[in-house]
Amino acid sequence: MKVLYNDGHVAEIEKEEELHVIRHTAAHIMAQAIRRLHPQAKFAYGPATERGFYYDVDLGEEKLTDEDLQAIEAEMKKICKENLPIKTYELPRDEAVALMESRGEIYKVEHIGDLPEDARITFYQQGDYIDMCVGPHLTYTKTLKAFKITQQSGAYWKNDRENKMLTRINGVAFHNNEELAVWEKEQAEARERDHRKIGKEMQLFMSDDLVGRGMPMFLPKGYALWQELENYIKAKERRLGYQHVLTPCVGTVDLYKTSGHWDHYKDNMFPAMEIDGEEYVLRPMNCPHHMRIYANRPRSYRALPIRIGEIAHDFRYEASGTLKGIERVRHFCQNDAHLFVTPDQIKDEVSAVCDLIFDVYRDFGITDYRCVLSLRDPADKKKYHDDDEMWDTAEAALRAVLTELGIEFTEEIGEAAFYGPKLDVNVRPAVGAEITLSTCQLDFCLPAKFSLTYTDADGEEKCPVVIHRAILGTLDRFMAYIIEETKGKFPVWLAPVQVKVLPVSEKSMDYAKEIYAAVEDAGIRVELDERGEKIGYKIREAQQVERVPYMLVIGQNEVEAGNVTFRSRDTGESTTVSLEEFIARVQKETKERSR
RNA sequence: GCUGCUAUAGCUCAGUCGGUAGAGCGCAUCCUUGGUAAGGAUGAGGUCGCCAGUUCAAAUCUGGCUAGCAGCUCCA
Repeated sequence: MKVLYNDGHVAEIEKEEELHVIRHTAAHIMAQAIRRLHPQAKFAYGPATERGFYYDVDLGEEKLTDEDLQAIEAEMKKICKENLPIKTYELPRDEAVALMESRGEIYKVEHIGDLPEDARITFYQQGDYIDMCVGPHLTYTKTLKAFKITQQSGAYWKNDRENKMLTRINGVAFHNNEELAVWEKEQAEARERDHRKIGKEMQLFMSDDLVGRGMPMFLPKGYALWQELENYIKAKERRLGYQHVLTPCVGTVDLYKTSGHWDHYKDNMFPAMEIDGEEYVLRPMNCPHHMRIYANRPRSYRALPIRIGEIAHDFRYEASGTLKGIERVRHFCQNDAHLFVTPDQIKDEVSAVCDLIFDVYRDFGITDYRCVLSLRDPADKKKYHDDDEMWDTAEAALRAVLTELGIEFTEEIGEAAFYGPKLDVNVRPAVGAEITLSTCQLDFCLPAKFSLTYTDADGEEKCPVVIHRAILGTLDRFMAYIIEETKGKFPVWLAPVQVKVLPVSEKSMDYAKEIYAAVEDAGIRVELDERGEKIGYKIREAQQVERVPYMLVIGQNEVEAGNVTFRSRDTGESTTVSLEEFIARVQKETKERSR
């Protein structure tokens, strides 16, 4: 595919770069279409994205309807058909500003002002549409063949919420219509595995206006899964020397003033309540409580590391627009722990946390994740605890461990917690933006604020380092993720209902009840379908809707032989075995993964 | 919180020009006792998210609120 570079030469482009150019040109063509239909439009940024493109536009007072978007898409098709040649040229800064000003492009003029003195300022033009851009672009508009406008939304100019909100119009673009069709199919599939949809279908959780926004409630089946996750991670942690505690969901405001959280996050906490002249908040995190547990008695270097873990309920006043199913909520349960260590234990303990994270991911078959080393923005002294030496030490220590472990990671500036750098492990949900699943944070800051000490071998009182970590992150979010990963077809050990007994007819009901009781006694989560429906009907519901791993089909054959026939959700195959054999099988599968 | 969109039966949705509601699934009852992905019949079920306004008349138009969806900002 030939593309036009901003120095005017035309050349073949690498195959993997093609889509980016197609999408970038699609953004220009969309801008041209918008300009034709909405002449007052002023354009801001219009880049290619991972899947498509968008353009941020200032339409003044005008609001776009779905019909407007369709009209824009139709106009884009027209522009493609017109097959306008795309031209490029460079202008000196003053002429560039004059050109953009003459066209009312105030955002482009501001953009020029942001460019370094020596920057080349180049333009691309098709027909009467001119855009300031570094390119490269397609050479003719007809080269754009497959695209679709997907949605509009708001977006702040320069991503800063102090700035004006513009209209962002999003689209997708591909080489051809076949690729577009594949994308549409993928979108449909993603919506099918959205945890909010499956959660409703499988009766895992619900929300209720009267209880409150962002406060999902786990139904019996969802809670069965929740408890398995809790037991699973606590057992793993116990074997690694963690001690679990239980602390209250409230704390005094002074507690959070001591930690520094109050200054940074008070607007994101539920407001303080006064009791007997003292102010309390619903706690947004657990570090301060665990710090106070550490401070409960004198500690010796011999006792370190001390690993305090908790499945802890937290409350955060998350902005209403960010709430999403059980993935982002206002009440959640963290799989939290704080490791109090000496400086020379940092490496081993961070390593152990990383090992635990990836061990858990292996157990759940999570392979598609991205590790980020989140660092401070050294210029931002307001957000980050002001102690460059501390930061340099902490960042270097964390980076060194990750490098030594051979973990692939990218570094992101300005993503650290206010008290220290962190390793975040991010995943992509079915729908929406990347989320953080696990985190491991190195903190030289809070222990000092709480005046924590231990007596070292030399008799000196020293300040421990704290590692904050969450493996499942929050149980809520982790559950959302595995719902989407498994499409609700949980492995046996996690399945809310592991076995469903399906009598073929009333005649085999008594035997089915016996089987049900025996399976129940074996500690297996089992249900009995007593309805007078046909076996095919019961199977469909158990397998498709309830996603039960094993269905026990019990009819005259089984009654007479005194055995059971199980049907597997995943293979659809039926196998006849003795009841004991079946129970042993389910128990074995349960044990294999939940240890 | 911001921008836009949406809200009708337990669920998924239809409802034209303003004239007080429909389907499928589910549920209940009955028939069927049926061997591996939806058997049949009958019936119940709705203050059309909430509160105002316009109108002779509002599911429908307008405003406010609440909640949901997409994106933005944020995310200890």
